[in-house]
Amino acid sequence: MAIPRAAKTQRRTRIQEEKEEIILEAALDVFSVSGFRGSTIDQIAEVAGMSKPNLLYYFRTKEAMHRALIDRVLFTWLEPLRAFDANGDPESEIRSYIRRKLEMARDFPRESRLFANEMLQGAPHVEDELRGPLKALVDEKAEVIRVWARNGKIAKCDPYHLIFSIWSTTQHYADFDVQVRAVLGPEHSGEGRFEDAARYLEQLFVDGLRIRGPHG
Amino acid sequence: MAIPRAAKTQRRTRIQEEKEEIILEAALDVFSVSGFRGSTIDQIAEVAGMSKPNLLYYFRTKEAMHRALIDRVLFTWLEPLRAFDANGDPESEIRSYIRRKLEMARDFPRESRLFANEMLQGAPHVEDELRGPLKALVDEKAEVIRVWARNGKIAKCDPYHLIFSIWSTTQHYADFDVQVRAVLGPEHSGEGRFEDAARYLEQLFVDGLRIRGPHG
DNA sequence: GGATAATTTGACCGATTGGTAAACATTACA
DNA sequence: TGTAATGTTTACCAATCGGTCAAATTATCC
Repeated sequence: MAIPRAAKTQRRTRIQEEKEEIILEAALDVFSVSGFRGSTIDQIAEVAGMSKPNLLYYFRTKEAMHRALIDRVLFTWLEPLRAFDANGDPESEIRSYIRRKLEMARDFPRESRLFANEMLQGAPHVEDELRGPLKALVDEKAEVIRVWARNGKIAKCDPYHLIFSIWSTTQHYADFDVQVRAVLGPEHSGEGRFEDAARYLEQLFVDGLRIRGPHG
Repeated sequence: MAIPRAAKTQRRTRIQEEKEEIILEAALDVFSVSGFRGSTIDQIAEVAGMSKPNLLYYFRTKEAMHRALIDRVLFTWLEPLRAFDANGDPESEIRSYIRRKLEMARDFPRESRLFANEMLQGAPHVEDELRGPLKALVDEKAEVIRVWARNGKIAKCDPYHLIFSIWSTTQHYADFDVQVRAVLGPEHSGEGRFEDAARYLEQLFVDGLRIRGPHG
């Protein structure tokens, strides 16, 4: 007898792998723009190029699709912070963290917007992950920064708000892309704006955190 | 013969003023969380405490409601930037701009989220305003900052990205409030977090933009 | 090639969507 | 107070929503 839902099979078929990939790709397109409530299965089905019942064969509900997407995105989204090295040089660690986050905003803007949409709606689907794994990771890295400040390697500052400010400034170029382009005008809306942003942000954070000399 | 829609009347009734206010207040509640597509007239009607056809008597369509709301919010949202004074002291101007923006994130988070939602969706309803009045205002203030930098009053920096970074860091506390609370934990989720943020951000921007002494 | 499992589709369901029509109630004003 | 304009509600509409079902099609494996 046939098992009606692919999700329940033991071994994943080649077709399953492929189709689920296509679906999640389409779902990312749609969810990242309209959020969960504002997106429809029909929209996703159209982008994915398959029928709605066919989508629902792979993901039983709209929620399941969103869930799978969020889980995947959340993991890769934290990669740059995980790579933040306690043993590295503070200045270059912060510098390369900013670079990595900015690269992600440039290369994966949909993922950033999906996450932003979820936050705006009060994180109804991921609050547990925020309070659990996310908080744990941030706590760990915040402690690293605190030690750097205590040892005089960087200026004293609230490590949590430092992390928030790096998040917000970098993700801004993905989430508020339309606004950035509108303000910069068409002549500065090429990919070069990410380089400009990188230069500015590195200056801001590095100078802002540098220990001040007697003339500072 | 009766004019069927209040919007077409010449003089605004007392009832019109009151009801439209109530509706926009309710619409702000709903739109700021779910975005345009994700919000329903029924939701807004329920929050407003009136029937759906009654809502539609004051605003003919969901779009009209959203439009009215966006127009109002966009104007007040730019107040702090308008107040940015070219003749003031650079350091204290930037400092108070950050404070004002942070106060707005604290006191009007729904307005911030409404705006963020619109940006995430690609600004389908306000792209003209972004390219027009918003860009004009930013251009003007960016020129002020550029002159300050040229005259050696602050460090050289890209004025547009400076403005972007102030926007993003301050609005973060409204738009990503859930995340901020989750990471800081319940013990630091009181209103004090805005004071902490203000202290941190002022340090970051003022030190980051201060002209460096020979030991900097 | 045939049996069996996996995949796809069209037809359909009840609930909800944005919005309307017209009857009804209330207000403002002479 | 009467009446015309304004405001409110009930009932309703077609379209779309998330999701189901059974039949049809395709892939897999002996």
